[in-house]
Amino acid sequence: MEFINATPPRKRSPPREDDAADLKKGPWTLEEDLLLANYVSLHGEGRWDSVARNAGLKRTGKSCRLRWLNYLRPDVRHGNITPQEQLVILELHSRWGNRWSKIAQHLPGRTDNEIKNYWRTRVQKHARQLRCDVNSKQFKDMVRHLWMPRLIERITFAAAAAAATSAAAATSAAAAAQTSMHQAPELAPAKLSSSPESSSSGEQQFSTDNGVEGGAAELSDICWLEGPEPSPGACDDLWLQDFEERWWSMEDLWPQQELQWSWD
DNA sequence: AAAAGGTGCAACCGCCAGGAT
DNA sequence: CATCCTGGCGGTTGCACCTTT
Repeated sequence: MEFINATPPRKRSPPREDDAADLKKGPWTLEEDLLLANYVSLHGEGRWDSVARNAGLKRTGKSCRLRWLNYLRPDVRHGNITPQEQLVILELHSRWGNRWSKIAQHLPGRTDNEIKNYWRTRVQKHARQLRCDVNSKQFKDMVRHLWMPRLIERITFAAAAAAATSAAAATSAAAAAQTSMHQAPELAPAKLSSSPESSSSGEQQFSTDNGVEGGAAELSDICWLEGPEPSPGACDDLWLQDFEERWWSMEDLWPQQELQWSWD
């Protein structure tokens, strides 16, 4: 997000020794949030140190910046990381490593902090369960050859299911129309096509390699995340919950007898 | 019902780069 | 050119909440 106002020329201000003593730390209160949000909406971001001072906040500029970027910013998204977003994170992390802010640039509304937290709590947890290092080749291979294909499979499946649902709705609408057609045949609707294949137009295509380094989903393929949201229903809460429970466990990713996988 | 342990997330810390003085 | 200040970034921590025992 660009600054709303141009950053004014810097002017050195004398050290403010009295400030450090009563600087506040810890969780932000509602009042502080309101002060900061109101100030930024009126004056823009600018220099965070003066934002903190002028807004009447006993916080450091850094703290204000963080609160705004990670929480108060109007376009920030909270809640579950969708499978599509997970796929982007896995792919971009395999390219750039822990460049959270760079990765976040490709996930509109997500902050580097959120992505970092996701990686540490979810991805690293799976690595621990597999008793391997998250940066090891073995784990990266597992991500590329098992995890990402499964994500793609799930995304595709959900998209098809969503399409089928809307097709079913259309079919029942057609049936209703046919019922009324008996009374008014001139109102017969156009023939409906509900083949699942036809629903794939506009569907996002991903690809993963099968052993060739660097052959995973191309960035150009996944940049659609920067555009409109995926169709509703494809990743709604219930579906996500189901996905998390059924597909993200290592027991599912791995055949049970291979849980004690030897990486040799 | 309560204690212990685990998890997720918001916020802080320390380092660094870049610009102003 | 040296020093200082600020913001950006990745790593880490503290705590509330949830789950398990």
